[in-house]
Amino acid sequence: MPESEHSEIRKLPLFRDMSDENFEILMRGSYVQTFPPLVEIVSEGEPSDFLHIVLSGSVSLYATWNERETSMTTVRPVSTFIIAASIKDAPYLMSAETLEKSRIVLVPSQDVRTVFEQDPQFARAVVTELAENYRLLVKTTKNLKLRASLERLANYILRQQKRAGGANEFDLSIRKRRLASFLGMTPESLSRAFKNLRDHGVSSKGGRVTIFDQQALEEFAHPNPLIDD
Amino acid sequence: MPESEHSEIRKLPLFRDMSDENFEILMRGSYVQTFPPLVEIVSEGEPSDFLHIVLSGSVSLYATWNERETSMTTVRPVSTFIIAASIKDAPYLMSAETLEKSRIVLVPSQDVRTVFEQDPQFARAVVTELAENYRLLVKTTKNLKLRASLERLANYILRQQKRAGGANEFDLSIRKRRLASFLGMTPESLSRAFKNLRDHGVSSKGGRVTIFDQQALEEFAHPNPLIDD
DNA sequence: GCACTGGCCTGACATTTGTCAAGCCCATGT
DNA sequence: ACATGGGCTTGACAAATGTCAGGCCAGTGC
Repeated sequence: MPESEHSEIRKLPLFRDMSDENFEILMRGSYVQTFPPLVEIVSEGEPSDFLHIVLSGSVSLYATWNERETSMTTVRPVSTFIIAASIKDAPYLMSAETLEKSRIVLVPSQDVRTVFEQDPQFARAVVTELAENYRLLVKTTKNLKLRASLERLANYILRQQKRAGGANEFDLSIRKRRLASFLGMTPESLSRAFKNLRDHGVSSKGGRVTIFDQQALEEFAHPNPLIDD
Repeated sequence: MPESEHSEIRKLPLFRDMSDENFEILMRGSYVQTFPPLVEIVSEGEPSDFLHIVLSGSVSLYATWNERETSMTTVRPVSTFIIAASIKDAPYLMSAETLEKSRIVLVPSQDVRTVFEQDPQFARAVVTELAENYRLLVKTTKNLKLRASLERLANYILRQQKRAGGANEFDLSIRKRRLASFLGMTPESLSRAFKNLRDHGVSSKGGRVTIFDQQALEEFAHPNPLIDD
């Protein structure tokens, strides 16, 4: 692995505080791989052989059941995914596929568990990472259960606006088909939802969203830090 | 705190492996409290002052938004809840109320964080607990997004059957109103869902469920270890 | 026994969401 | 410019789910 990536990974909260020695142990068995778009790199149900780190590109985590499929989240650089399965040595609960050309580090789960047992700093960092992921998922679940689909879209747009820097015009960063799945609806319903949001201050054309009445949108969406932050 | 409870808590996976000294630090500031039924003991949004341990009774974790409320999970003895918020020193994302008379240990979050910093064994136990909770929540989310309400009920019944020892007749352990909320539907819809399950081998009267055609139910429910175990 | 209560069920209806088929739009390659 | 294909949109319809009002039933207290 090139030295530049080495040091980039070292800066991640997960690895920042651990000893050089243990970091070396983790990196020794790791390798970087570049995947083309739309490649499945992890399949749910398989043993969790690697902890993954997304260096560039983006990865979709999704799950399937009974011929159905749903998008759970999108992982962007620089962060890790499926750390819970690695630590517990349990099967993956989600599959992962690249959305675009992506560079991904694979760290053997066995090494993660070994170092986790030996390095208290690393163990603490893992806890922080897990606790954050857990809380994110609680928020996602609240979003799903407490809000109707139109409200979920409205709040998604507000979150996306923040991520994009706060301007009142910005791009959706994912394809609508995937957004629909992420929000728990069909593409057709999403299309109609966008139409309905015109009554609440939002217009859209293609992947471009314009908030022409911020106040109306916020009044409708009722964003809440315990769900949306 | 009585010695008997002390040693009961000590046996929990979370505290089993830590040093006596650090366990004492945790217990020193803790106290046991008995709550009557239907008392709110934690409110979402508040700072997380305590890690909670349910010794007896049961506690419902739920969340609210915009006048709506949804049941997230039920905590039964002996286990902890809201550990992620305690560790991160972040506000509670869920509220908690007793379902019945319950004995609950309150461990100051500050002590949890202090000991967490000092005791690698404890830190590891926290990771295991968090990873397990995280994976449970992933399963819950998959259940919600991939299954229709009738399918969720069917699988809930199969899980409950397992919990009850596998007999083909058993009690629902919670009131139907709460079950409906937990499954993400209205009480009326739940009532109709039970009716519809008669076509798939399940009958019910009051809180008592009878599976009269196990095979039919399983064929309809398609239980899956990556969601239901 | 009897009234009362809360939890649950039922029916009628409204709303939301999904399904299927067709069409549009835009980017791409020839 | 033209044909092609994918992604998105639209319309018509069906199915699922929620809402509201009323009724039933078992447990409780008088």
